[in-house]
Amino acid sequence: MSSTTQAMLNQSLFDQEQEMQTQMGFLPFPPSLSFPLLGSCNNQSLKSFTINSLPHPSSLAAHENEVPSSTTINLTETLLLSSAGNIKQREDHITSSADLGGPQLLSLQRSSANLWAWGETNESLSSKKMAGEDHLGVAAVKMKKIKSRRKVREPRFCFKTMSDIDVLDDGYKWRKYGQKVVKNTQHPRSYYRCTQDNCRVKKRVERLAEDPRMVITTYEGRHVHSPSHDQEDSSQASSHLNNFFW
DNA sequence: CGCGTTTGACCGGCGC
DNA sequence: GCGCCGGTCAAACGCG
Repeated sequence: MSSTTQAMLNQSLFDQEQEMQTQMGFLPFPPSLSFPLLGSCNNQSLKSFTINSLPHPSSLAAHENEVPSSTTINLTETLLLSSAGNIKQREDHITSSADLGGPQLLSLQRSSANLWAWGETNESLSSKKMAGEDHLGVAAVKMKKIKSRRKVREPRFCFKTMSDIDVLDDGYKWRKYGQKVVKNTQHPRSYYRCTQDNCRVKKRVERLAEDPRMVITTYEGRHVHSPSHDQEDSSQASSHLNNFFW
């Protein structure tokens, strides 16, 4: 790729990031769409990678019946990532990506069905619902708050990596709060919450049915703190992570 | 004893 | 309305 082309691409990426930030209030990925360092597990190191292209934001303004936009991107790491997809969509795109050449490829996918995962999208909806709760008793309101909290989806992204261990060391401390065997899978899905006070970030970990060597990790929400200090040796990344708390 | 995991029960969303 | 399913809760348990 020539330097001119690279420069144009960089400018394009910058423009797209600006537009996404405007539309969503924040970027679903860190600036320049580089993946934050997540730490390492044994010899499996999850390093930053650069996305060479991404779907233009205009293609993200989908209507309900539209086919989700999908862009397949070469990676510098053998990781596969999708953002904010629900499980079915994620599985669909993973299947299609595998057809296109396996873990060397990365897919980004967004559709209107995914928009709810980007925080602000449902804000007007949830605020309307909250407005009608005046008549409810305390217990009901409390329960309602719990339910509504569930409805407000945090930004999510997931990635796939090949690893013997399920829980990759990403610098944060997690507490397992559930495990579930989901339909049509042999491997249980584990649910983790960040142990930090006031941090509601969650992650799900499961193994791919088609290839048990692959671990799918889905993060939901944004950390309100830095990674644990006992992971300080991953210094190069900490400044990056401090900015985005993914 | 404190913290993390396990696991069955429960709940809400969704499709039919 | 009903049943299925994914996600969460919380008591019991294990471990250092």
